[in-house]
Amino acid sequence: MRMSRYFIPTLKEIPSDAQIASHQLMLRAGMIKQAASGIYSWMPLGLRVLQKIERIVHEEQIRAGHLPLLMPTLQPAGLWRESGRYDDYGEEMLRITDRHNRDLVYGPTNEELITDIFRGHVHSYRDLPLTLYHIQWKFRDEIRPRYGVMRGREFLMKDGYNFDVDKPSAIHSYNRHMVSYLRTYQRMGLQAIPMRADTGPIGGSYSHEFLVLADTGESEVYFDSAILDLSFEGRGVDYDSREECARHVDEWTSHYARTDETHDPETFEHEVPASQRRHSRGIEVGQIFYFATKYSAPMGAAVANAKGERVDVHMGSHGIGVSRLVGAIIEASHDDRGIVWPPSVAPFQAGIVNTASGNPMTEAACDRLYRELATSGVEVLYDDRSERAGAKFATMELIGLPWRITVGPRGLKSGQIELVDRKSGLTESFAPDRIAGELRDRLSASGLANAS
RNA sequence: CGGGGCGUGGCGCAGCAUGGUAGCGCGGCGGUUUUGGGAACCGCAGGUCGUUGGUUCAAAUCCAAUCGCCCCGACCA
Repeated sequence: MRMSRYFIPTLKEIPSDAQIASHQLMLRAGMIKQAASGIYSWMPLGLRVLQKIERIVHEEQIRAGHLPLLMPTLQPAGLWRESGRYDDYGEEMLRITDRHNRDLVYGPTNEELITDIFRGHVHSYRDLPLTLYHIQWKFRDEIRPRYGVMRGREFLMKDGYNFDVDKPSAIHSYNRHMVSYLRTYQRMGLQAIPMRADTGPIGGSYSHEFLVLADTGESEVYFDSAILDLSFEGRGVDYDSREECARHVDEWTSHYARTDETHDPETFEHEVPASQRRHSRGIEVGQIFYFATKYSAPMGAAVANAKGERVDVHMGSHGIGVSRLVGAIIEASHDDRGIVWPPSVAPFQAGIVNTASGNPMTEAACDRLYRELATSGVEVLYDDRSERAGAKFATMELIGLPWRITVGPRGLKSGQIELVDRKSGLTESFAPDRIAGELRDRLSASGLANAS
């Protein structure tokens, strides 16, 4: 992409409405524009990141054997009356009336709709286990939206629902989700810690939240620092193996880690040595629930078991805040110059900066490099504007692309083009005919195989 | 919903006390000179001062209502 043909309305000054780094940076980098309180337009650059995250979530869900579908944003109120939540959910649920005076709700979540789909088509234990999920916009009329996309009213969420014949298989679904979530966050360069959590209005018997540690997080968290040493890097998983999934879950839940909702100071002090006790803040980027027959019983979602008896299915639900993750990743990865994208979610992998616009030699070198990278599948943003070098550097650093290729007349004369690592600031020089290859090597080293 | 703050060009702000020509910086457009860390100069464009009503010869400024946005709190992916 040539920047002169793209649309990145950056801001030099910090918009006065933004309080936290991620919100400020998303506005300054031209990723989002507020339309109303808690409601945002996603500009081209922001959308690219959102879609990268979405794709990783899809890939990991599908890997775990879960099936994507797409349910509507508007839902009939009748289903919510049936489950009893039409009144229970409260003011947070946006209620709409259509021209025929029918009551609709803009879905804040989808337990009712998915249960309705299930009960209409699944009648036997032979069809189980089944996990359906989708990534769809939600609306929750929050009392006080804030922090940009971190607490919007409209937000993109992956929500999934598992249906199992009995509790042990529902627990396996729960474990499978925990593992798939750990893998998902790992791929985005995030450390998200599963913490025992309250079940809230979704209800149920148990639940974990996934938290990214950050000073600007809205949750207070208490945990054993030993959990910080765990990593899913490079682990393969057999999702069909109950034992293996349970083993991973045990490993990740054996250390004390709770939000303030479930925190118990006595247990904390009893279980965790003083030197390992941590108290900080965190951003909730996902949550998983097992709620047994809470929805299936009142809504009549039952199957025949192996003995021919009709039993209510055991369900769970699971959510990942896709749009919130954009903010959470920035909170976890930025510096005083701007965003530092983990390569897997960066809007472009690399940027090309011509430091001398109008110079035929550097322009020719940039054009050649741009074409070479683009045709070999590297997502590259070429800053071909006639700005001065300093302005281009500042823009590149603000929008946070992992690699910057700097082409200047001085270097070119001595046969050198620079490759700069956004995160470390490390600069290396290579011959013009080697630079694309060097970049591709680095991209594949960070697991981005589309570069080859 | 309770408490606080703010609405003036795309962004950041001044002007309002004491009514009388709407201003500054950034950004944008054109030109000249520049060109490795958000360039300098010259010129230009862009604002019903959130909205409605009132007071007044005259309202960005005073009064009232209303809408919107932000912050603190209770709630939440």
